[in-house]
Amino acid sequence: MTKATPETTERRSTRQRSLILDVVQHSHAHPDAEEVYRIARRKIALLSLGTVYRNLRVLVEEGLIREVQSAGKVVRYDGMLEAHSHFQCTSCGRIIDLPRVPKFDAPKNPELKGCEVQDFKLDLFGLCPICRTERKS
Amino acid sequence: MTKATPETTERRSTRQRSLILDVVQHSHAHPDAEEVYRIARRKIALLSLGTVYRNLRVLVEEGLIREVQSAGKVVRYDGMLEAHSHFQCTSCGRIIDLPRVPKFDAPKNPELKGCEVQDFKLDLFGLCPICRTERKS
DNA sequence: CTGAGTGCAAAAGCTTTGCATCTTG
DNA sequence: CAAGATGCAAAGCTTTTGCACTCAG
Repeated sequence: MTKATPETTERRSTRQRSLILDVVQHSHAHPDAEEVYRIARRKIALLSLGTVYRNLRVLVEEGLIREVQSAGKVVRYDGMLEAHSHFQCTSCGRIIDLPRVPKFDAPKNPELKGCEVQDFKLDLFGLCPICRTERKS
Repeated sequence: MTKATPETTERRSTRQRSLILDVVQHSHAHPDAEEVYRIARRKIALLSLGTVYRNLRVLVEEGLIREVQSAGKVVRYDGMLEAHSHFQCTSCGRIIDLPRVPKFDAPKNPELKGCEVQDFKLDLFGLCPICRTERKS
């Protein structure tokens, strides 16, 4: 439904779009739209929030950045395109990027009959080194 | 932080709360608040949407149901508490429960050095049988 | 009875969109 | 220059909240 229409649409490159891409790619913090807006405005002062939302959507559509589900309701963005996983510490909340994705068997669950699996997301939870040490004491 | 306050708060059981719990537990569709509301109103006609939101939050707090991150912005709920994975259709948003969790190698990423991995969550994404068929046409 | 829970509606986020204007190709 | 992109602000949705009333314990 909301699929890419096979191009009547020509795409132009604008200062705003490159800047927004740059901000997401250089942030390690999985920023949401508001944060991208705040950072980007340091470069283009009269940037509009609407433009940020519009471009984040465009960039996701083009596969240049990626949406990540966070715990809250807001959508966050990730400029790291290589497949990777996250480890989140259940004690302090810190998120560690895991560039190498643990391998797992192609799921053969009967429930997936007829489904086309395109992607997956793996999140690990536990104690980070710091919290683990603290707990021992 | 948002940990259970050691109870000044007494909790009462109301028709509305039990009904909402019942609806989530018996739905296989990972309903969002609106859907819970729609279904629950068949039993309590003048139920209020605000009450649904309030109780969903309470039930999650008590660990009786679980929030699941969906691709959209809305929060969805899951009455299945046993460990399981999800497959979500990227086209229609439908979520399918996968009771059997795919096996994967214990992650050996160097980033995890010193971490104690306690749990993990795997989500699959792709096209459900229905949307897959539609696309082909 | 007392206060947690409810219904209702208003308010508060976050995101999208219409429109006139500006820019890119 | 034509059409995509922007800025601004209004509109849209989902979720939260204030308040008076209700009902469980």
